[in-house]
Amino acid sequence: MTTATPSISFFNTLTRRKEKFTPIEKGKVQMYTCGPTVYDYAHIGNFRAFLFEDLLKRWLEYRGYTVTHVMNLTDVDDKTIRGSQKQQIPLQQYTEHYAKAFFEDSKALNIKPANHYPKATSHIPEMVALIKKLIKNGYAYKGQDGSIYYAISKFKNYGKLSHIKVAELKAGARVKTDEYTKEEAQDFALWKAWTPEDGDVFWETELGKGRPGWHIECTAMSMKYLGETFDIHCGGIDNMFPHHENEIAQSEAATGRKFVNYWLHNEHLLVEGRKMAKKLGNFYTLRDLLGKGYDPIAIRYLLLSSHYRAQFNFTFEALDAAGAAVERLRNFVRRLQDAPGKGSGGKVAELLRGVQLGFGEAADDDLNVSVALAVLFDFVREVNVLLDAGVVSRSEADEVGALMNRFDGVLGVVGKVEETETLPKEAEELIEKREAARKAKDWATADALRVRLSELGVVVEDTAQGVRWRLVKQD
RNA sequence: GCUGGGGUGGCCGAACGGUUCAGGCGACAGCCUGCAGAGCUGUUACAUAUGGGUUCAAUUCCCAUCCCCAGCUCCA
Repeated sequence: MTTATPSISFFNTLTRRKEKFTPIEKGKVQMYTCGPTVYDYAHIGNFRAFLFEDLLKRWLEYRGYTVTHVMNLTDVDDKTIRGSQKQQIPLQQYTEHYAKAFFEDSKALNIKPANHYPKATSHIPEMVALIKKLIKNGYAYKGQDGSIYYAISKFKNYGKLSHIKVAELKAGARVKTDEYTKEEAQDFALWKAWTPEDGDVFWETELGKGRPGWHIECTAMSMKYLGETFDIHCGGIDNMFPHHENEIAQSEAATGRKFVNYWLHNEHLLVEGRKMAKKLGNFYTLRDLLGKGYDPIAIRYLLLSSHYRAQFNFTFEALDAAGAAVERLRNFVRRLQDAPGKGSGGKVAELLRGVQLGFGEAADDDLNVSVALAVLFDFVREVNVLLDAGVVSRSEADEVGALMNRFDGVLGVVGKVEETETLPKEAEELIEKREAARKAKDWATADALRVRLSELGVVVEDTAQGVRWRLVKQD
């Protein structure tokens, strides 16, 4: 038992400081995470964000919170419209394909599903209502092109999240294209008036014929599912400005209340030391890696094992290492099943206390997963020493196993290692034959059988408790 | 150009200014094993980009230089 109540702290982008986390409602957490734009297969950088959010949610749950998680799917924007036109299929058919792929990929990475996955196209009325409110409150105006824009000059706290001063924004290409329709260059579209390029993608609403802007969707949908003020909002660092800044402006102008208490942003991924870019040849979707034969759980472990606020350098060498690290954890859990059972005289109990404390303190500290894993691996080694000495009892091993299971509820990499897998009949017979050969000290036959088994994908290991087998993935 | 985040061993990555700079992976050696696997132990001789400075003490603070990345362009 811990003496002090554990308290989680997060680095809040809003204040640029680590803050103790206190939810609005005791024991409950409302979180919103910016989901994918379903115009293509998601790449590993996208998944770093989604895995960070998954870890965050799982840690909150480990600490006893009930988490309500909402992740949006952006299914109408320039890219999706262009993509569907290129393939000459309806927008919905186009986006559904990639939405389905996204869910498949998420499942492969063992990402826990969110409670809601609202789609932008299913929430047009909510967005229209919100925009009307913003017009009424004096924060929005109709431009000469018929689009509705948000007047950022009216929102005095604009820039509080990104710490960007509007006056210092560099005049970019955007100014040129829009200077005759917006009152100010940085004003952003809430509602985009239909243009011929949009084809058959439009909604006839009180705001006119058109489609919603990007930022308004997150505001409308987060409010619908989580309320006007909620606890946590996450996303990649690139979303901090302008997307999240604009969300704040929209929400707080509409409700007069604080939108989000804790903003958490994850840093980007580098690949082989460079930013991931198609032209550099280092751009990978999850599917690319799975196609190369990599284990999605190794990818999960790798992307999870470093701190979310630091840029992470993805390399294939590190991916192999991640696979080996996961295997080490699995072997450990497997070993526990064979604990012979004499009792360690309290040593295991002491290790259990220590690892829970150490792991918890690290994860509580802004999800310092690297330190948490270091604590865990120290624990694994020390218990392995006791297992080698044959002093771990059955019940002690069970306690260790239960804890590993709890930790894996957070990490999601070990999975079930009980032999629910079935051994092919053929392999079963080979193992029996090999045991007979070993008894007879006919090593040549035993070794030949071991080779044949491995060809069947069955690894046999001789331990003090007898022969053990496990299935390995066949390439 | 402006603003911000970084550069730690063969690789990936931790580290309230202070005992020998975590942990994982890899390599090598030893123990164990019939052999292997798993596991354990040890090693991987000066790993903190470079040059200064502050300090009794710097990976940590300050300055300069080089390099990488990001935001200012609806890309996690």
